[in-house]
Amino acid sequence: MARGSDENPPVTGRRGPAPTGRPTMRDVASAASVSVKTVSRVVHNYPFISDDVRGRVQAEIRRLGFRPNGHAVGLRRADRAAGGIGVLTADVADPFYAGMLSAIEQVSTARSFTTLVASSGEDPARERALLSTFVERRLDGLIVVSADRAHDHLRPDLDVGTRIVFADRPPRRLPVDYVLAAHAEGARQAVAHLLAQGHTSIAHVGHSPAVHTARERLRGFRAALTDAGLTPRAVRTDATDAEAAYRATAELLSLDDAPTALFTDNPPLVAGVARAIAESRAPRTALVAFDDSELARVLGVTVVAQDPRELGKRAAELLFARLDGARSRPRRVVLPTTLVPRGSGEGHGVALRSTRR
Amino acid sequence: MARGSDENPPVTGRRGPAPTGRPTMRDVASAASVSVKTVSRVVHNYPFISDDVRGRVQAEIRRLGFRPNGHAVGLRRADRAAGGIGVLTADVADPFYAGMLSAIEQVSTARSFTTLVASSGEDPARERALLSTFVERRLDGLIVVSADRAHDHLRPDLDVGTRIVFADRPPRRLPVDYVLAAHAEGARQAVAHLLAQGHTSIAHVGHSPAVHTARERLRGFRAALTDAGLTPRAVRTDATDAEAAYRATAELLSLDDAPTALFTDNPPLVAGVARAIAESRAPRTALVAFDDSELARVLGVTVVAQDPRELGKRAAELLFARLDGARSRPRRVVLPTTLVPRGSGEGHGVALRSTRR
DNA sequence: ATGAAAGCGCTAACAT
DNA sequence: ATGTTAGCGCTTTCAT
Repeated sequence: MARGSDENPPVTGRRGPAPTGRPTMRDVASAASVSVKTVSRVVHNYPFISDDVRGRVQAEIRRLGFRPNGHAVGLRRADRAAGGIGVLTADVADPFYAGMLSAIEQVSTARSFTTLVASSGEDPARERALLSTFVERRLDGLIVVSADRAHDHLRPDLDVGTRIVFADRPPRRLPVDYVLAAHAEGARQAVAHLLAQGHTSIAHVGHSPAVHTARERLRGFRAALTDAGLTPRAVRTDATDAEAAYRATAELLSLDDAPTALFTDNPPLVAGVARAIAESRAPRTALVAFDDSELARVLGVTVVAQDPRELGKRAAELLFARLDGARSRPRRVVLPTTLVPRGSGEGHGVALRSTRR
Repeated sequence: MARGSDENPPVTGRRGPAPTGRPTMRDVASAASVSVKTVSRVVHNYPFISDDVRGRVQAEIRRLGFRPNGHAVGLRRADRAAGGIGVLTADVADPFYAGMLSAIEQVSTARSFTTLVASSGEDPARERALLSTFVERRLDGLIVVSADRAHDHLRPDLDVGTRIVFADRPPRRLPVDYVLAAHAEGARQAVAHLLAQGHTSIAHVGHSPAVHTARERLRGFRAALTDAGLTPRAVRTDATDAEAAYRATAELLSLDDAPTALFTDNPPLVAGVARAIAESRAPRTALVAFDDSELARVLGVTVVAQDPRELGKRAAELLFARLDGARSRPRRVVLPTTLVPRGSGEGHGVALRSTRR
């Protein structure tokens, strides 16, 4: 029963090399003079294999550079094949989503799942197309930061077993788990902080309320003022970027009854608002911003912070709990925000030279 | 030849529902009373199909929520199936790599390829494991920011057709395309800028030269000084983080013959170095840093900048050129760096309040 | 314009 | 301890 190493034809499979040029299990099997199944067993560390056979097979695997074909595995093992999850955000380059993604990837990799990413750029059509490719790739689960207003199109996929978790923004008409920060409550926190400093004239410089998060923050802002018996007057929702925020703030501060405090709802706006304050006749105007950023840290801007990594971690955990078989009805996780006083909200102004932009 | 919609059993395939619970092409075929191949043709917009058949098939596809199985497609189509590329970086949360990733994803999505990501955390073993899963998933190409010192293990995969491009750091003993910034040249640029301001005592506060980029930057720093007839004396390579950089800088600046200018090689270090300068007896000590950052912009730190998006874009373009069949020998692309004067390198100091950390 | 059969590379269900 | 037989869901010949 001696098995000479020249008992078999060199390396090539039967009809020339495989289409991909890659050796298959069959190539390994015939090179090692065993059956395909045995190779499969060696690959999967099945214990009851003779050392002789295992050795020969492993040698051939190495020599031929064999790598299991994930497609074949995924096709055959409908159960819990080589797992993968997809993450869809607005923009992976945004530090907030980058942090979230990093935390997700960490959880995912720890479970030996691969992580796919895609950015919608806030375009609903693009989002749907990208989610389609995720589904076609038969990913086990999806984490979605949606720019869409309806999610019914995901219903069929959900019904047949694709696990889906929403993050940062809630699903619409889709019974899935989701996790988001307490945006409205965070805004209240910010206003409460300013009220406690004695401010009664507080303005809002923010994004258009088309986005869920901006809407919620504005809602919290208004509610906090109303609850305090004040009337929310100065509200700007046209600050789409730092430059617009600069103009809006400059206008607010040049009014006769200029506000003594500002609340702004987005990191990119902070640069503009801070500059406008520094250049105004009231450089000590108080400022509290939503979401932390490098800029806010450096400028000493008081913020209401959410934790992007925590958001990602919790979303991933919800997802994997479902993949592990959790059957409860959809869960809603709301993460608390943290007020971080740095000076700008306590009347110390911002640490910005007014001459430099 | 009337085809009643009740001519076939409801929906289920032959032996109960498919393992995944997902409808297959066969389910659609039998529901629409056509062959599997016809469904395939409809899915792929094959033109010569009667409107009647196309309509029936599309209706069933929608009704059943059919989605092609990417694994089956990938298995059968060895050519260029639903394409995908993998990106391995040290850390997707790092703004530099996040920007690079975003640019890659943009190119990739434009070509209808999906993008997988993974972070090695600078751990070579982890990097190899992650690259293995990429290969097993039969991705068409890989973009790698490697933390490894040898890449021979990728040789077999390269030989059988996996396209690989290195970014930010060069490959070792692997004939692949790569793109990186002119780190050494960039450091020379920084030193030249300081020399031009009349400085002759320039120190370096940097990372350990274990990483390629840090080593190159240090090399450029030394070469620039030597070429100018100066002797590089004050070189600290123990600044692993902002705190260490703070201490190193503070020590340098308290020397009797303290340097009048500093070059630092990493964004995270800037905060520490800037603070040490601001708190020193020479708050106008000149500073030039490598790599741009939000912090540098705000503090007015002069930097030698590379463009992470350009890095990603070029890497992706090199990769797709190979996927399109380019056969030239390995290309090396070196991206120029840009000196951005902001004041700290021109004797205006940094815009940091020494009282705030 | 449509269909039947074969098979991609692997694993699951039985063998022995 | 090892091998045989099917077949995952699709695309690819080759028919008609």
